[in-house]
Amino acid sequence: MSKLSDLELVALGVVWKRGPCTSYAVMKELAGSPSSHWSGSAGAIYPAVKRLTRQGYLSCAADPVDRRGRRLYRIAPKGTAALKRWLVPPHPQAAALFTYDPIRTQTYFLGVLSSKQRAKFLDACEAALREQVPVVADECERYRRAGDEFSALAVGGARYVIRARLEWIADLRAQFARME
Amino acid sequence: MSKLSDLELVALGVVWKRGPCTSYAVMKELAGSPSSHWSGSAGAIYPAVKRLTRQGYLSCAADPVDRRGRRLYRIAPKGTAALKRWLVPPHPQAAALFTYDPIRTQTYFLGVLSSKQRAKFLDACEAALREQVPVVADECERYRRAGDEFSALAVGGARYVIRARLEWIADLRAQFARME
DNA sequence: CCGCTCATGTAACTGGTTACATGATTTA
DNA sequence: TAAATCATGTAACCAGTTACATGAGCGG
Repeated sequence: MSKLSDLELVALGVVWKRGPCTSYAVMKELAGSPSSHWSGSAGAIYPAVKRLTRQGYLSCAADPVDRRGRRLYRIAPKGTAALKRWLVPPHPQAAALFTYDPIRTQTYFLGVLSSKQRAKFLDACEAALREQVPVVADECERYRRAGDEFSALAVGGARYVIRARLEWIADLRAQFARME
Repeated sequence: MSKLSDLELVALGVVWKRGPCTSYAVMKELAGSPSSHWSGSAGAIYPAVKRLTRQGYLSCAADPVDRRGRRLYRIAPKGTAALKRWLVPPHPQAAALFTYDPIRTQTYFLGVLSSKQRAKFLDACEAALREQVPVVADECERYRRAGDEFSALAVGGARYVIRARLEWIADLRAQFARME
């Protein structure tokens, strides 16, 4: 009953959501996510699914395979229980509330740039963030059409955050101008 | 001239900001950050600083040590250049714009909970986020008092994001209520 | 039949984590 | 002088990355 990693829990969640599916499907789901946090590499997913199966969180229908080489995994009762435990407070990963933001990280060190370069930095960040807006909207729409309201609402969170980061960048621009 | 990792770049930035300092100081700076992304473990920092030194990004004044066992590192010209290259567009890590948010990740799978449990999930998230507000404010104030305006502004970004996530949670609460 | 996607995996490498070990210096 | 902090590190472990290898099945 070792602690499950984030990746393992998410893989568990994907299998729960999809119903019986292959590791490949899980891999594609994660690889397709706009969040670069989930690389969805085979070298991560296949071992993770195997670990989950060995520990009884997933079960593999007809262990060898089906007619052709596919292994269909489904969530086991222990898996559903683990998923619930992950979501029901208290949340052990509550420490991760102060989320990681690469732009914020870089902002700490903007003093190394000239004010002109700093302005360019902000321009680039703003442009990149604005590009994300339709990506998020599409993703949200896709889920909604698929009838997966929870995922749609989850993606919606990214919309709030992107908007906030854009406001913050506007604020930075003003502050930097004042500093000159 | 291999690509530097985020951790290496941040370590570089910390040395640049502080001026000559020890690996220990870098470690403490990262460990003290409210962002749990930077664990600030010795096993990560010491090897990273060594790599940076070996590759010429940092220089170690009087390599052996000073009078007692301390190694004081300072940023080398190559280090400053790398720092600037990191900050000046185009940003290679622009892919990381869709930031990772553990609450969002969990939201995808909230369908596994009962509506009562879901409400509790939101309560817990909201409470945890609200706890962060003064933490961020303090951190911001600390930097401002220390005269480090850039860091203060960086931390300020977290404030925007936390506020946005709280709004999002309010939205989720409303949506969940509608779903019942 | 060619090429794409589905599907499964592995091997070498890298880098971070935990946990430990050591000793000097500072502060209560 | 005892405890805390400064300071340096290492070793075992683990998980993820990149990159490769293989083959079935399907659409044009």
